[in-house]
Amino acid sequence: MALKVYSTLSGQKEEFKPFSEEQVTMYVCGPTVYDSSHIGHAMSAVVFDVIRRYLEFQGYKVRHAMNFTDVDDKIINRANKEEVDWHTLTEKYINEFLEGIDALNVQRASVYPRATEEIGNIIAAVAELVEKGAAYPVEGDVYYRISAAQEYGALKHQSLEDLRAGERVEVDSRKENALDFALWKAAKPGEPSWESPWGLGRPGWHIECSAMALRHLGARLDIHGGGADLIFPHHSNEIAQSESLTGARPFVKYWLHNGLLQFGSDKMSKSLKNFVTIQEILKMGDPDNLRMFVLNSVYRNPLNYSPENFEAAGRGLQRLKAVFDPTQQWGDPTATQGNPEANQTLQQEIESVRPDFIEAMDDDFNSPQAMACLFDLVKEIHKGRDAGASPALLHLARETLAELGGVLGLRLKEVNHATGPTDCGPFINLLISTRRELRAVKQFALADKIRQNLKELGVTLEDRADGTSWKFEK
RNA sequence: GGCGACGUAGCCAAGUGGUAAGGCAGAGGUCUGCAAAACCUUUAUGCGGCGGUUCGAAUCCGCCCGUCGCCUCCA
Repeated sequence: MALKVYSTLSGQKEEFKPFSEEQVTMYVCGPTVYDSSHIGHAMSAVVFDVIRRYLEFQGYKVRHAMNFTDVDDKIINRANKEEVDWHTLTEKYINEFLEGIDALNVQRASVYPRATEEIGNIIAAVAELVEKGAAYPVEGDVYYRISAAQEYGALKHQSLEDLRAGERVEVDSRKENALDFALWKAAKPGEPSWESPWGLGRPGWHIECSAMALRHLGARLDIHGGGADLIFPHHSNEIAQSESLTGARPFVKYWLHNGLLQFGSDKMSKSLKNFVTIQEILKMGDPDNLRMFVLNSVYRNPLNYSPENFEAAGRGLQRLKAVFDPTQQWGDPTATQGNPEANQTLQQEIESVRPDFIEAMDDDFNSPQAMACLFDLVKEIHKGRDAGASPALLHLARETLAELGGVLGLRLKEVNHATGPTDCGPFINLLISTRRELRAVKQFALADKIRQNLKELGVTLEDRADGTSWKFEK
């Protein structure tokens, strides 16, 4: 049993063996902060959060860096359009993004470097590439010389000839090769810029990641992640420039790419304006709903967002969380008395669920398979309760569920109050006790009316043998 | 046009050679005053189509159809 991960570079699942057994380094490309981040960005953050959590569960220490691209054309344009300072704009969207992923229970990265805070390193990197002959300056711009790269198309599994074949972009005639890309861009009047050996300018998009990864994680990374749309050109360029810079190959041991979130017939994208923001999805209810939605399919495949699919995932989440409904009685967790058969069945499930879960996750983080393990456990917990399994065993089973769910970042024990106010409990309890008295004297019409009216207010009552529970429900 | 993926039930979605996980929705039942929840039973002789390889294919090969991504800023 060993963890296998699918690397885009090799195109197959490989046994996971980090450079160091002590610490895994993981660099994940973050957003360009010119607008609110959408749930596609959140999906990527959740995917790599699950990967990180699983590595930590397996005993690795993970050093995790996620960058913010905080200077580029779109940021400049947006700032001009809104007549705000570009720095104010990026600060706003960085904070919004961090608030969003906090709410989604994404663990904070070890470090969040920003392009504009790494200018010195970036200039040094570009200068070194020029010195080594892997880059050339042209009128204040600096381009990477693609001919200096080894196996340039390897990540995309495409030859240089094929890459050139479909070239539809207008080629800058000053470039030696159409595929050469900008490391440094000369500033136009009014743009944010920094002094450099080539005059005032700013970094190109790709070099920032190489410089930041090198500084914060070292010359070689275990894992480099991002959305599948970054494979080319961004990550291909990163490989080229990083390897030219450090001479260390491969730059990255495992390239992990998440499939893109589809919305309708296209990928969700800021430029296509067909997106749902993280903040919008958080308003829809339980923040773990999005995580559940993401976990429901393998991370490498595209995921199609629709309100219906999203809600279906939410109902599955409710099923898991119902096991931790605080209004239900599970008995004294130290009581070991119970029906022997029920105990044996539940005991077996508790013993088998963990290895099954690990086997699923070891197979390139197969979260749907892992979720199936959790649902099986839920089923056995309910069965065990109905069949009279001991409270101690039920407690152990529930703790196992919470723990394994936690490995995936699900907060199963947390009661979600997002859909209702938190201070109306005493009033609802008063209505419940009144209703109990009505039911005792068989005034069912009135009792049902109370239940129905509460339901319309978003409060669901459930009558059980041991009393009535309530919860917020949309 | 080139390259890379994908197409599994009403919906979402695992499964890469040995006879179709799981979730949502639906149906019947148990429980309940009723409802909900939970539990039980049930819902693909078939995995886009047509051929081929094999004792055996959703899984391998070929062709076709359809969808998506990348080739341009993108998680």
